[in-house]
Amino acid sequence: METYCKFETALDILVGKWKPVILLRLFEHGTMRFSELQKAIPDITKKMLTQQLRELEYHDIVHREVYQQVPPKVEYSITEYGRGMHTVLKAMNDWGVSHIEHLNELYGENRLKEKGSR
Amino acid sequence: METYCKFETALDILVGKWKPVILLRLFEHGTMRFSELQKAIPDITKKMLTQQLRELEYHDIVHREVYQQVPPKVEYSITEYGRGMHTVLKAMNDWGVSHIEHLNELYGENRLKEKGSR
DNA sequence: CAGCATCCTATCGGATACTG
DNA sequence: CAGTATCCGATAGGATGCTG
Repeated sequence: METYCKFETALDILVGKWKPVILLRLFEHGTMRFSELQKAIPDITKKMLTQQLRELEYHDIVHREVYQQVPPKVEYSITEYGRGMHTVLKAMNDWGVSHIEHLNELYGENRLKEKGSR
Repeated sequence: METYCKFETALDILVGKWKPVILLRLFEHGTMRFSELQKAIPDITKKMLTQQLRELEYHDIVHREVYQQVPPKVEYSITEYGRGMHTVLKAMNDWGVSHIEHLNELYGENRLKEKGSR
C-alpha cells in the first residue's frame, strides 16, 4: 500500500486553532469582511485572524479582495479551488460526528476533552 | 448549512507530529511491536512514540496488546473501528497529493514549506 | 477598518537518564 | 524491551498598543 503519504499535507493546511471556524463561516456566508469575521468569531484576536487567513490565502483556499478606499474594506471568500476541499471537509466532519458518539459509548458522556486528546 | 461543526474533532485526533507516520506504518504492516515501530520511524523518541500511541489508543484507533513476559513484548495494531478512518485518510491523502501539484502550478516547484505553511 | 509590531506565556516536542 | 521521569528549547497562540 503506497498511499497515505500525503494526508499529512492536508492536515498541515487545516491545522491551526481557528482555521476550522474560519472556513466554516466562509463556507456558510460566502463572502465576509474582516470585521464580520471578527464578530462571527468573538474570541479571536486580529492577529490570529489575519495570520490564519494569510495561511489559507497562500494555499489558495481563501481569496482576499482589497477595496482601495478609506476606510479600508477587505473581503474574504472561499476560492473556486477551495471549494474542492468540500469533499474532504465533509468526510472529516461525518467521521468526527460519529466518532464523538463512539467515544461516548466507550467512556460515557461528557468525558471528551478530559483524557488523551492532548 | 449546519455541517462542518465537527471536522475539528477529526483534526484533533490526527494532529501530532508523528501520528501520520505511525498510522501509515500500522496500516501497512498490520501489527507491530514497539521496537519495530521505533526502527520504522528512526527519528522518533520513545517518549513521543509512547505518547502518540497512547492518544491513538484512547481514541480507539490503535489497539495495545501487552504480553506478560520477560523481556516485555507489546504489539500495536489498528482497531476494527480504526479501519473506519480509512475513507477519511484516503480522502485527505488524495486531496493532499493534488494540492501539492496545485501549489506547484501557483508558485513553481520546490517552494512548498517556504511560505505561509507555518 | 484592517491591519502590523512587540512582548509574553503556554504547550508541544526533543534529549537524556533511569527502571520493572 | 518497553517504557517513565525530568529538564529544556522551540513555537503556537494571546494581550496590547500603534498606524495608514
